[in-house]
Amino acid sequence: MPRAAAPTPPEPRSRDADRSQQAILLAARDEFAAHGLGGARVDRIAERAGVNKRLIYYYFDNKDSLFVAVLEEAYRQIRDAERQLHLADLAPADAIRKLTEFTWNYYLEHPEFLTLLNSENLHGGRHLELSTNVQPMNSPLIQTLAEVLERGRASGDFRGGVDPLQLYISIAGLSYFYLSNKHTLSAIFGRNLMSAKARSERLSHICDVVLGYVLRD
Amino acid sequence: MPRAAAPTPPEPRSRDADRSQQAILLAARDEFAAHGLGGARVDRIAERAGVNKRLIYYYFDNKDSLFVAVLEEAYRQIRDAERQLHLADLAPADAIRKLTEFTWNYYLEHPEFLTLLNSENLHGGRHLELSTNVQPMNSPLIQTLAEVLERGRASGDFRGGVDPLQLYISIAGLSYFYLSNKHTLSAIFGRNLMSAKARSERLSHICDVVLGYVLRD
Amino acid sequence: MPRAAAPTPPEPRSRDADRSQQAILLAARDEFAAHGLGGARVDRIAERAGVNKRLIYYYFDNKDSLFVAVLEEAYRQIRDAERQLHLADLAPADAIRKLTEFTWNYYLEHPEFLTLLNSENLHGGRHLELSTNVQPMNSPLIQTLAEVLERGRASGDFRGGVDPLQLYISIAGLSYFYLSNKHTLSAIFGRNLMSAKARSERLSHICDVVLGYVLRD
Amino acid sequence: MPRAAAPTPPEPRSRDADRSQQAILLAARDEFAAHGLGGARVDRIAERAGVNKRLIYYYFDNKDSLFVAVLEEAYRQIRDAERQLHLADLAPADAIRKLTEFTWNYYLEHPEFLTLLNSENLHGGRHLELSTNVQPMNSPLIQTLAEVLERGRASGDFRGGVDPLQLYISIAGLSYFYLSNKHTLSAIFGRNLMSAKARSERLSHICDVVLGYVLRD
DNA sequence: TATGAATGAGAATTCATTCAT
DNA sequence: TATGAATGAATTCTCATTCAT
Repeated sequence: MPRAAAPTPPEPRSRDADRSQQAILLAARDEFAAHGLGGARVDRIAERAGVNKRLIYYYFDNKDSLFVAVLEEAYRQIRDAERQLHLADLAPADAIRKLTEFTWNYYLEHPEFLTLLNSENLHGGRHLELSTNVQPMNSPLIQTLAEVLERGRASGDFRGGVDPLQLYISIAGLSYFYLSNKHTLSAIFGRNLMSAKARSERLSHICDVVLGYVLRD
Repeated sequence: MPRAAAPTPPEPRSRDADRSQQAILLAARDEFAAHGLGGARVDRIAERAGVNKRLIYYYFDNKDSLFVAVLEEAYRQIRDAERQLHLADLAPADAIRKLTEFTWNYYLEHPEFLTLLNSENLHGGRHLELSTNVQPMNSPLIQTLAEVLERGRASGDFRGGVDPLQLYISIAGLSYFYLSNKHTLSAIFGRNLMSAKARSERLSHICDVVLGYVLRD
Repeated sequence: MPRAAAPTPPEPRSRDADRSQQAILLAARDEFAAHGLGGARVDRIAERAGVNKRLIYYYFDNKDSLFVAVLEEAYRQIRDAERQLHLADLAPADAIRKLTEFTWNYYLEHPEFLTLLNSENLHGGRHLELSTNVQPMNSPLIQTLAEVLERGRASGDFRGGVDPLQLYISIAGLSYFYLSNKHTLSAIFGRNLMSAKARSERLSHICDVVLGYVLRD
Repeated sequence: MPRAAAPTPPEPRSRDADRSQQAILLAARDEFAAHGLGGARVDRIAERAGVNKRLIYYYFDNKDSLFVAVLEEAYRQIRDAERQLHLADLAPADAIRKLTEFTWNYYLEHPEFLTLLNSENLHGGRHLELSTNVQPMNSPLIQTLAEVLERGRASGDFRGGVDPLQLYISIAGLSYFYLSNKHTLSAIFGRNLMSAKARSERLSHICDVVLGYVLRD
């Protein structure tokens, strides 16, 4: 694993070395997103990154390890962004709405994230299983969400008995499915789902569904 | 297209021909589901189907066309099953609940359907675009759902202004994401999401979300 | 060998059978001409001929035998056409000119003949070696040419000591090379050799060369 | 294009790289000559060259590009050899005779050249069309020949109005057809055309034809 | 006379990875 | 830290031919 989660790199490395690794990681993310793990080509990653193919093996051992690194980085980024929402500082309903809108927009702007996850699931999650970095960075979100729900329940705005994990999965799923399956949905229903109007309608619908659920009647 | 939708085959064909094609189609579905379009191996499909590899090309031309045939068959089957629900004969709330439960259970029992769709979306939906068969078989479902929603609204049970397509996508998405991403979700949240208990809780949650949305307060 | 050289077919055959064989032979000739023996596809021959592929094997055993039949037919046709020239009835110089012009025009109008011969030569002539039909039909031409040359020599118009076979090969070669290699010659010399003007100049040049050789100074 | 025409290689490459490429090129030339483009087998080329098959693709991309490289090399070699004749330094008739004899001998000693050209023509010259290298190296020959013809005309030895390209094609064709079609010609005329005596007679005949044409009566 | 189904042996090409420097 | 050369094992697809009726 070339990059540790630790904030300070333990050894001073040449700028070039870092730049090469970053370039590889970015190129790999795009390639994996575009073609899936199996369809990704090491040659193309090297070309996209502008480095010699051999260097990929030097830094990342093999294709699978590179995929692990890409996945970890992807999770790190979305969780970082979620943390920036400061949900704990908002009124419960505002927090839920903000998280819902954020999720939609993040998936919309980071389609590679969806493809990456699909690829990993196609492969049974075996790469994430190898990673010890990934679980610790995801739990805080659920913790925060639990607190928001509890605040909402205490104030009488929210219904009780809501599992924060279930809710998070629902919020994610309502955006994820629409965006991840946009091609098949467009094809089978004969409607352009990605026009500005369609997107805005979808987000509005999702918020209605989510808030319709958590808010007390 | 080896199998027409027409009930009477135009020409009397050797039974073996049909059997071979069916075997190939089934084997291909499983192989595509297990490994995605790119990861699927024609050799393995032949082996699974118990036919000579050459025969696959004889009947289906190439891997992509075979994938199209598999996709079409998959859509045909889920839409057939949905039609068997006879939603038009149920009270609106029952109809929505039944569709929601059906969707969950169908995805649960047909994990290959999810993988197939993910694969197709990874490839930009280009196979479905080629198919003229697929759109006509999907519209009736949305039509039926629209009628159910209208009945519910007329009786005062349902809120108005619900787009049936949005609702269908939400019903699907709430199940799809959980099941399709079960490996990554389990890994990042450290919870077994596929135990009997977890599955039952998820279905219950989904129904709450969906009905919480459509039912009038 | 399905068709004997004999003018009357020994056994009365169904018209359909003959038609199928003829169709196969024609289609095969075009396919072999277009792609060479190795590049020709039995499937395409069947398709071109509008018959079932299996029928080709029924009538012609295998691809090589079919090629032999096509070759024999091709030689039969050019020798037939040459016989129609009635060179023996012409003044020697006229006969030589007529044969030269005929050869050019025949090659021009039957490019498939050239390709067929090239293919056979690529394969070391092994198909013609198997054929007993082909030698007897070629000798008369040389015999006729010998007589023309002798008449010309006797009349004092022609130089003596001309080998009719050498002359025939020269007459053929002057046209053959230009037409058979038209693509490479056009490419390497950057000139369109097949325009009406270019063709007419070539024929004129060839006649000059041939007659410049045989005619006495 | 693995080998540039430039005399100094731009980057110092491992000697093995050059050796591998040369070995592939030679082996490919022989294989293409023996079996034509379509009949040539990449496996056999690798074997003949003593390199891993994959290396062929590493250096030459695909079979067609390899064929282009072989063709270019073949033209380069014959044109190089022709330049060594120094026709400009000879008396016109000697120059014509020398070129004629050279052409015969070159074709005799390089039968692969004939087969290569036949293959390229079978494929409509599409490989040469892609090559920008080939036309410039062929024009000088025609230029030289034009000068010889003009010198001959000026001295009164040669007839006027001779197109150097036509003459070159005739010189080539008189040898080419005999040698390229030796198998069919032997078969249909029942004569061994490749005995020492036959070869010598042919060359003598060709010289008579060519000189009989250019020399003034 | 005719045909749809089926096949074994190969064909070009691809790909992740390692070697050697 | 970086790179060009090299490879073994696959992978999709092709093709002449035969089977069975």
